[in-house]
Amino acid sequence: MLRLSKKTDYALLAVRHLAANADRGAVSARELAETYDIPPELLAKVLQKLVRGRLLESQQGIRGGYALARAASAMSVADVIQAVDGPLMVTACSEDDHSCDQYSKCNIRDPLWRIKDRIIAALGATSVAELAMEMPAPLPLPAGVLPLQMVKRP
Amino acid sequence: MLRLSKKTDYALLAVRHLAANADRGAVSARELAETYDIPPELLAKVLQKLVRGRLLESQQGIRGGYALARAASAMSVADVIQAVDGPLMVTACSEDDHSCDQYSKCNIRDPLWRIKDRIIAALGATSVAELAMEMPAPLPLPAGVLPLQMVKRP
DNA sequence: GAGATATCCGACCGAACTAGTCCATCTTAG
DNA sequence: CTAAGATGGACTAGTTCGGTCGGATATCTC
Repeated sequence: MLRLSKKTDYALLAVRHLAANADRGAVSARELAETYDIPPELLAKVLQKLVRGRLLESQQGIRGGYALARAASAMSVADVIQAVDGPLMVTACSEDDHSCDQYSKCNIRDPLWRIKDRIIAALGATSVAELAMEMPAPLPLPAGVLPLQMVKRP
Repeated sequence: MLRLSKKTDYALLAVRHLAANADRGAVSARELAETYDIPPELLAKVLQKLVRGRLLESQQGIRGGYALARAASAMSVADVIQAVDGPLMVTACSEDDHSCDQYSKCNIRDPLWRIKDRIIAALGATSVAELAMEMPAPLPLPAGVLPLQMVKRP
């Protein structure tokens, strides 16, 4: 029923968070996972895919973490989905992949491909920056308060 | 990755076929299954869902079969998908269903719901009649030739 | 240099869903 | 009555998805 995968949900939450907190530098996977109640290892996998998709940049080491690889306004929801879940397709077949038992007899391909293009357009029209604009930043961080990563944990 | 289910594919093929052959009266599930190489029992289930969704009308008994319940132009691709796969949703949550671990902390709901509306609009804008127009009918049936269901099989 | 804190990467597991099958029943034309 | 058709439920095999585990590597702090 056309549902987005959970990994995509997590990816969008994370990317939105990074966009809203771009000024704070790298954000660790652990902080993201705790903020949104996501299994840390699973989120880590998603973030790695986003790195491989050139949407995020990672920094290893003790103060490492993730940050957007480019401006949030130049990153669409479609980009995030494709980085996590692979190329988004509505039908089993595509221009180059004809692996479908009904391919030769199928006569609904073309209209469905047109629909797919419209869906991709809808997903491409919304940028991550728009997601981040939607609500106030979840951690307003009043002036003078150290960012989370500087605070000693018990 | 936003893929349509196979059942939906079959439903669209069937509905398109019925629209293109509306003048021939009821078409049996077997004929549809053979025409498009679909497992008959599976197609039967899909057709039943379409009947329950008031998109098709069925006639039982020998010489029975399926026909569109209303004009093909008044039946959208979205209607077919929803009848087969249930209400189409992009996110796990909706206006009434908040069953999602991240619901309280989620801040990407609203933009995603807007995207969902645009997808539904894209699916709703294409009618079954347009699908049927796309190509010549798969069985042109030259004048004088009896329809398939009248032909004796060996 | 040592240790702590990160990312990175591959293998693995269980649950859920999907596609497909089988079978038994009911309905109707001939 | 019988054959052809729809209807409906239970069942299975395969795949995907969400989640977990263990270890390797990089880098900062002390």
